[in-house]
Amino acid sequence: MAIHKIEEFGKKEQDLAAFAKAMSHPARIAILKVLAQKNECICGEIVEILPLAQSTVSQHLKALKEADLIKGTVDGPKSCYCINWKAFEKYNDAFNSLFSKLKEQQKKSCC
Amino acid sequence: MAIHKIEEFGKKEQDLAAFAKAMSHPARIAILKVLAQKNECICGEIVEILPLAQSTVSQHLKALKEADLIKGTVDGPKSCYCINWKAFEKYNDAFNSLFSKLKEQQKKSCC
DNA sequence: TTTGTTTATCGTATTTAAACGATGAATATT
DNA sequence: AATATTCATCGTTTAAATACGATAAACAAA
Repeated sequence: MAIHKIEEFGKKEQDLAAFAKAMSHPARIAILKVLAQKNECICGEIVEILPLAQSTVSQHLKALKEADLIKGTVDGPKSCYCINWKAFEKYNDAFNSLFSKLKEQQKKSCC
Repeated sequence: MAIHKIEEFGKKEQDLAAFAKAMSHPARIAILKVLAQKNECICGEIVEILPLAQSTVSQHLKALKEADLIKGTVDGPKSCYCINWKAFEKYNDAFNSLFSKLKEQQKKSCC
């Protein structure tokens, strides 16, 4: 039995859903806020701020990186992260364009 | 061991994350598109369009309803759904305001 | 060279999500 | 009254997400 049917939807829906999924945990939103505030940041600093273990923060960073929302560079034994503004802006635009597209088709609410 | 620590983050992060989570599956995005296009719609029509079983679509509708993104009214044996534009707009605004707040703090990218 | 820091990854446990079929409740239809 | 339609919910299965501790790799520092 094929449990997940994500691949049966359009690429636009898939991409937007993937972006939304990356934003779907408060820890990851908090990480983005820290990165924006500090401009760039190593993992350890984030661990000090968030109420999570180091390995958990590292996992969230990985998720954000795989979603292309942040970039990471190694700096000796440390890892420096920062927001990938280009990609972030792209996704935010796509999100807004979905919203305005939906509203275009709105005539009146039924209930 | 407390597995989920969502409650340890701020309410804004939690609300935004909940909204993002509702948008984090292509089926739910597709449902919103259908609802916007048809303005209002019964469950059965959505089932005909999506490549999912009736019970699965019903689950997704429930998730969207719990996230306050859609409203549902019973119409005999049928269930009529439509987008909750007010709430949707509110969340979209919150999302944009997070984005612009993040960008405000951006000085230059590190990598 | 030995020791300490930093962090990604592995292993594990638990929870949540995703999908389906089956069923029952509510309402139409005949 | 009997039958059909519609859909939410239940039960179940499988997969993914969340969290942690432990560990190993990479590098710095002593």
